[in-house]
Amino acid sequence: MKVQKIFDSFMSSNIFNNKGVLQSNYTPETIPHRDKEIEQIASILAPALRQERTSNLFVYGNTGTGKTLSIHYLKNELLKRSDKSPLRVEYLNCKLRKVADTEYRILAELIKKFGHEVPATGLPTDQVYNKFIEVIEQEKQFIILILDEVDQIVKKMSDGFLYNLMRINTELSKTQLSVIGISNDVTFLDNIDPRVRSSLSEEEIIFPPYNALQLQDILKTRAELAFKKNVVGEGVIAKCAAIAAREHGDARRALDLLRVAGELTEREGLAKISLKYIDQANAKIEKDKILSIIETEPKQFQAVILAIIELSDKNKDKIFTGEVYQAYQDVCKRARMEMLTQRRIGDIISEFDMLGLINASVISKGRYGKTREIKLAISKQIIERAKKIINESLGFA
DNA sequence: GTCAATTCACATGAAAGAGACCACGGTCTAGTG
DNA sequence: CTAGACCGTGGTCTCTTTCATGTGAATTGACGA
Repeated sequence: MKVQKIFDSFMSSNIFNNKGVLQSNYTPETIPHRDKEIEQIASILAPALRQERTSNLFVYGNTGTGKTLSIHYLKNELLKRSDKSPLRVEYLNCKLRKVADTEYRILAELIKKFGHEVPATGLPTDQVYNKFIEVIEQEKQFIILILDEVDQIVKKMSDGFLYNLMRINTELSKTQLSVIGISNDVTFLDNIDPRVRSSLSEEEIIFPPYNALQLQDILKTRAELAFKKNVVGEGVIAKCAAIAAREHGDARRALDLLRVAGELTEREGLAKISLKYIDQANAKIEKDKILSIIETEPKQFQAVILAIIELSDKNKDKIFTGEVYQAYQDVCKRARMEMLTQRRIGDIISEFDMLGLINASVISKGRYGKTREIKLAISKQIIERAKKIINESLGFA
């Protein structure tokens, strides 16, 4: 039976030893090539162990440069040594939708971490503030608050939250609060209130991208744990590293590549990962990402994407906002759904730009106005699949 | 030919509404002694 | 008499609409050589 064969081969993988090592939630024991950064941060945080207030810290670097990993590592090390001192280190990822993407919810989440409950909604925000202060003031303690992806907070709300957070220290009598902000976006600090900026970035640390050699190093150590012996073919690691290095030195990307290449090899029933599977893996990752974005997007967004796809199918590769809106209206009519205003469509288009589904840039056509010039960034092989997904979701025949 | 004013087709911002969710406090109802 | 059901009020959150203002260069038209 085929099924049995599939299960059998799954049970006794001849490729993987421990696939988890290549997954993004895995925490390795050592973090190569980040010694300098970790030491710097450690020396900044060390005063906390002697019950002194630590400086606020701002960490930035591209995705997959080991920021979060390093901070987690330091968090654990700190906590290991702090059984006597009343030190608390709390980590919060501000990007998680529905968990921590508004002022209210972040506070609610923090209060929860300190062992109290607060309703998910319905309370005035300043009351939640007071509750938070009350909770952390219950006993004398040192708190280090790690805010991952702080730039998201500012993007979604204003910098008011950060300002309040910085100011909170002055309202606390017993407790001391320090903040570690982590951000992918280097320019993020430029657009916030100078007062917040100066207090948030009392110390700054930059995580530079990994270069190809460092990536190879990381991959090698992980591959040894993840794969069985003699599975990884000649040059495979070098190639993964090279591809990822091209993409801003993103280690996560490199690990994904290696894992997916392994999965593809396994599915083929082969015992050795060869170079060609890496190219395939690269394509597959890209494809899966795009399709899953399209699939999970709300209907209105799908309609806009469909409009853009149809336009770029039809003729040119340069599309303007107005054209998209017309095509979108057409799609709406066909699908019998309500139409949104052009204002909204403009925003949706720029969201697609951020997601990487399209490339859009604002240009001026002089006398003939100012628009976005839009180009579809989905490769041809996926377009058909994408269309199918959208058509199904919009209820077309 | 040169220069500033004009003009288009949107971008970009701000404010505010709609509808969903929820807490809180007061009132009503039904079950209990 | 009291616990629970049921409202109304007031708050947040997301997605939108409405109204307002901004904008960059092709075009236009006046001007001078």
